[in-house]
Amino acid sequence: MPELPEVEVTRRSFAQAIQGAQVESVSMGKPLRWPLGCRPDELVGRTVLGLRRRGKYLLADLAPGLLLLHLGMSGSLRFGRDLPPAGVHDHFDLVTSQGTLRLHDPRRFGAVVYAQSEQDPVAAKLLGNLGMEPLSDAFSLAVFESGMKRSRMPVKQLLLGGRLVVGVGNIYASEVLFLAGIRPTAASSRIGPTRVRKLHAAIQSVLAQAVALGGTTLRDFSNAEGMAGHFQTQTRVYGREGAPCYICGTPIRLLRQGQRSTYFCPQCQRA
DNA sequence: CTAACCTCCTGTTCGC
DNA sequence: TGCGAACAGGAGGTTA
Repeated sequence: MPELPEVEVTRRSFAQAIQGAQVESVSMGKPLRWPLGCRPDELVGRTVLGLRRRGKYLLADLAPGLLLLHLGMSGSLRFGRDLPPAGVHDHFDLVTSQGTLRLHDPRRFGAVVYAQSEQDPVAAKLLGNLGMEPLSDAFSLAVFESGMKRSRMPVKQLLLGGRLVVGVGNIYASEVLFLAGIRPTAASSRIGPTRVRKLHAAIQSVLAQAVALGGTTLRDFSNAEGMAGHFQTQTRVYGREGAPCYICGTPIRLLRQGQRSTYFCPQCQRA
């Protein structure tokens, strides 16, 4: 479920509230994707210094140490003082002096991993190959252009891979390619400079707009206060197979790339 | 090195 | 309506 906008919306919804909190206890439900990497009680007494995001990872800086949180396909976080008792899909509770941070994740593709720092091999393996942050000044057009030139992958696969730019998941990949007028199956290296620039711009504008709308709630995504997002009402192609393109009226098509669905307009995306 | 495929797990939707 | 099959937003690991 969560792509970059959803993770960022989640981060913003409780970053202030958790800052400075002391960990009082930790409880865990069923196993997640990876083991925590330390005994839960080792976290007790540490202070939460702040909450950052890198790609689709949330990084909770502790004193000392670091928690990496990933929401996988179906994860969501809640933060509050009066959460209900943990349910069958609640797998991690970080109880602090300022509220409880809870990971809810039915499919359990998510993870909470402890590392001593970002240089810790555990963290470096997860964060080391991540590409540019699309919503930061570090999202260089020149680097993006040269990365596109170097890859012969279908452009949608390159975007999903996260090695060039992070945070563009399956929904937003279809959306940005539509805005840029690029066929998702096009080889990255063969896309012209004008469209590459349009793609670079579309990635920034679509993700920024999605953050502003509170993310996309297709099933049950919500921020840490339980609020749903609204970007799903703005999708131009995603989930619209057979429906008319908003620009030209041609029916939107669905295809499979790497066993994931891709939506596009065969008329507007010819390159 | 790159790229295609596999896998983890559960809830929902689809087709007969 | 019932039931199994197919599918779902991520992404690291394995294999070629």
